[in-house]
Amino acid sequence: MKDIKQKLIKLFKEGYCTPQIARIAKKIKEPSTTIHYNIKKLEKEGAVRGYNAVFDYKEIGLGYCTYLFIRLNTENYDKSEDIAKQIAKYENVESVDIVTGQYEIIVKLRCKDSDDYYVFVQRLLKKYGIAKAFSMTSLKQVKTEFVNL
Amino acid sequence: MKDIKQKLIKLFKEGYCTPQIARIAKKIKEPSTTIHYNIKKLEKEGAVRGYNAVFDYKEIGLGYCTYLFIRLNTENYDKSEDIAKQIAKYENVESVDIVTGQYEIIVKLRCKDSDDYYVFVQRLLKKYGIAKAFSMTSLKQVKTEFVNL
DNA sequence: ATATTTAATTGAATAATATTCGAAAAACAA
DNA sequence: TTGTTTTTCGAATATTATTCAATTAAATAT
Repeated sequence: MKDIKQKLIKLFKEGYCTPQIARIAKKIKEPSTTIHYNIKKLEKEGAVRGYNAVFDYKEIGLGYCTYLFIRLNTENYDKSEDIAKQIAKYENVESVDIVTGQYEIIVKLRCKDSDDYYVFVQRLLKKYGIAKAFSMTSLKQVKTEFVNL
Repeated sequence: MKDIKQKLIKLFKEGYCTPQIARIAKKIKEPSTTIHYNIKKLEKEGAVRGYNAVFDYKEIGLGYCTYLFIRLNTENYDKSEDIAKQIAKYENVESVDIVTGQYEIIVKLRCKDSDDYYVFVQRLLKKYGIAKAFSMTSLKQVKTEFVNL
């Protein structure tokens, strides 16, 4: 047993997927070369950032999903973008947004369980100047990444 | 001009992408048939729900991104899952979660602009028994769908 | 309006890739 | 051990992506 599963999951998050040109061509009844041309154009324009897999996260040991809301200390307020980028680097972070309202940053996190989550958040709070944080835990994921579950 | 772009964007949200078996095989130095076998297994298990494109949403006219927090009326409280599923059906809804805390549902929305957003939210509030809702608008998307922007 | 340039479409040929099949090896259970 | 199921993987085939060159369409300039 080579346990290729974990390697695949990792690569699928990085990309390693590609459009199905022939299938699209059949679907919208256009020559595949035309589809090819248009897709390459979208990629060059930057409209398409990549292609990746959508998981059932429970099945890959990341069933604990939380939204974390962060308010920075006043002295770090101007560094929100830097801090957001730092947080974005962690692989269990699905998304990071700088937002309007009582909190500066919304982080969507995917962890194995609450222990895993707790360790991660404690580390974040210490590392960056975070005045206040609270979280909402997903009890049921109804839709993710435009895919209905 | 056939304006294939919009059709591609629509199809890419539904899937119409596929893993790059040969590229993965080279990357982790295993035979492509072994990779093929393992991917099909992941799909059968349901761990992989599909493959799709990740966009730079500004580039495809969906630059206005908001998180919408919904509290239901007490008489609709037991219907939260039904309502969440209804909301999930709209194509500009990226994700829907039923969560812990002061609000029952978190919706991540992608709209063209604030007008577009306003029309959508007003419709939602009327249609479902929503006691209270508030939103946070993304000023800057730092990471989405595990992709750094 | 017409010439000029640029962008988009497409078929044919080729290159690359996915898939099927069957056999062998490994893991697992009784 | 023995039989059963799962996983690996090479060879052959089927399918798909990509390149190229030519045509057409669209945009732009004169």
